[in-house]
Amino acid sequence: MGKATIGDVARAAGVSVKTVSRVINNESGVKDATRQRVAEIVKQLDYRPNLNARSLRTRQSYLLGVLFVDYSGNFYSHSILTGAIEACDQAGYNLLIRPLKINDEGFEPIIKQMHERSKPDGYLICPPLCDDPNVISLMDELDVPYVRIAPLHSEGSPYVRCQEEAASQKAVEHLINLGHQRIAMLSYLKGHGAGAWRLAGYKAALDNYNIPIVSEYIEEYGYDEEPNILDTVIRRLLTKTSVRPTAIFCVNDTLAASVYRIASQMGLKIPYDISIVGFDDDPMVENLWPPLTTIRQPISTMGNYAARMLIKALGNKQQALELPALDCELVLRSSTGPYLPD
Amino acid sequence: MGKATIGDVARAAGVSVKTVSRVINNESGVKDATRQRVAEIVKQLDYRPNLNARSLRTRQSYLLGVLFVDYSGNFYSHSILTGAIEACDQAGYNLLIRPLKINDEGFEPIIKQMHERSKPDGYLICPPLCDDPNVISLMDELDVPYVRIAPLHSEGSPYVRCQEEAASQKAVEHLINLGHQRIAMLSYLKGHGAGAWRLAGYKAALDNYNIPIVSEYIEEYGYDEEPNILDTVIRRLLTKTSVRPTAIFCVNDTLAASVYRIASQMGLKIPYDISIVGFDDDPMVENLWPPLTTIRQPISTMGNYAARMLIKALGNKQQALELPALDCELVLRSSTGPYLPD
DNA sequence: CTGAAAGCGCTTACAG
DNA sequence: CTGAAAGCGCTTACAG
Repeated sequence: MGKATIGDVARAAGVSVKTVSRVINNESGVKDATRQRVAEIVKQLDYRPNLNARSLRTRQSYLLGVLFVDYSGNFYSHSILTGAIEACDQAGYNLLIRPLKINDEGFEPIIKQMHERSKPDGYLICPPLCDDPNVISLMDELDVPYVRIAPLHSEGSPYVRCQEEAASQKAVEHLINLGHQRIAMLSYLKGHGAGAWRLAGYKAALDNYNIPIVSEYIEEYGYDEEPNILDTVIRRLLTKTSVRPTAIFCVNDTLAASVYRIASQMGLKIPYDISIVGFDDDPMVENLWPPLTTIRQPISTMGNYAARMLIKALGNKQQALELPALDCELVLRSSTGPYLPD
Repeated sequence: MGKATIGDVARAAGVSVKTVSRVINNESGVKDATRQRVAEIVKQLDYRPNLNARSLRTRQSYLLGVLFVDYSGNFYSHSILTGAIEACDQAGYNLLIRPLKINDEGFEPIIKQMHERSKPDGYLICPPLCDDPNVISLMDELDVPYVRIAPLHSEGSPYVRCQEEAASQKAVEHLINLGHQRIAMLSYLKGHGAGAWRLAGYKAALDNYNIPIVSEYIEEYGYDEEPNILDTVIRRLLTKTSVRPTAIFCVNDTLAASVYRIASQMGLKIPYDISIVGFDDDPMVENLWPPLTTIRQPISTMGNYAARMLIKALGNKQQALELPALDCELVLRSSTGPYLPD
């Protein structure tokens, strides 16, 4: 079992190995009757092509590399992997993961080493690496195809992206419809697609309802900032008397959790004193009380689609690629409530 | 670059391909002078052996499979991967990950399919799969070596494990030293190594200090239980007047987070009314206030060590394997405080 | 529509 | 200590 070679199949079917090769690779130019007979024998002998022999000859590795930053407990990259693996399974590819630790020499040497050893046929690049100019120029230098996931910049190689802006707008409009007017936006994804789109959605919602955009309600920081600056910022925001925002849209759930923590320290009740919306539906929100209203992205679908795009670009005769709808979903829970005048 | 073959090296060095092969595989029986000359040329031409050709001939895939259950945001498996990848990199192996979704047909068909396609030389099996009799008997049927990570049962194949019991004991003794006597243990890892060892450590600490083990302070459930039974249990525990425990050792941080939530709902202050210890130092504890005292396992070290054990068992001439100390660390933060009489 | 031959880049088995 | 030959299981390039 699993030990038959292409020669065994050829012999059993009474054809040449080349004909068997044509059948298993779905090449044209085989009589239907022959094709069926061979297919029958393949099944009967439980024949599976030896991928190493195939790779040796075709000079393809049938390997896809996935590049992502190794945050601990990163459910985003993890979900990308899950979706990508499914696509790889279907197409006969394997996935080579490469969690990159932040270090002084940069990511390039590690990627290079991986590439020279295993020669993946293409790469999937997760955020924020997909916007790292060093990583991108290395890819181009290596002359290997790649698909970016949720990049800030559209120009360049193919990418996959979902409707984060529309979803953010919807979330903020949900707050507006609850009667809120003083709505703050808390962000620390400056320079990332996520930060930009979510902020744009926030502004679009306010614009749409003719609510003025107040710059002191918008807090935006980069990853490089001190983590505890966030606490200060949140505290400052929640302390503003009379003009205190009555709702906060957080760029992600981690930030929303910080707001929960500080609100609790300050004795503010969610959603009575303040409504909160997050982004991601990170599994850790299960620990938050009251349950967090947030936005869920189709992350594994993006991973799946990105892998399929890549495989298609590699020219392997796959079936047609129908685009899935990459919509985000507003998950209404209990951290948002009607505006209550003081 | 990266395009030289073993033949190119042989020609440049004025030896046969077989001699080059001997050098790159560290085989004995080559004159030192020859070995050095060949090594020089290898470096000069930036020669890297073609892994597919090697695999085709040796019938090894140089692939290690990692089996784990696809919880979303599972930082444990993720850490195992990180450590295992490092070991694989050093030994020239690649890692094939297989996150398994819980489904009706069981995991076997998926593992089987993966195995027949990619033929990993061995497997790393994460908990709780390493204690799943179906998975284990499939491995034996497939006749492929595997290393288990933190299995409940020692008998059988090789495994890696760290000192969870000792760490748990230390954590509970920390509570005892703070003056606590009524210490509860909250577990829902029944049937898993983790649940067993952590409970054993709890009991050992009490025994050690001659504190009677009170069964109504020990709550233990399986994964299959309703998740909200936990809320009921925690609430019941915290409601016991006069005999209410003053400290709770939680089998993991997720459970500790639930205790935080319910304590907050009940108006109990941590650590004044109740001290809490978790287990895992899950990144999500950053969202908990006050900061959680917990136990950190050397997870990625376990992954690294497991991979090295496996590679060694595969008989590839690797350097000797020195056992790292697999100790856990008690991380003292602010959720534990001195016993305060009512 | 089908097949015989060559060859991908290594290692195995053997000879010297 | 070193090497010539065969072969792993496929696909490519070509012929018919």
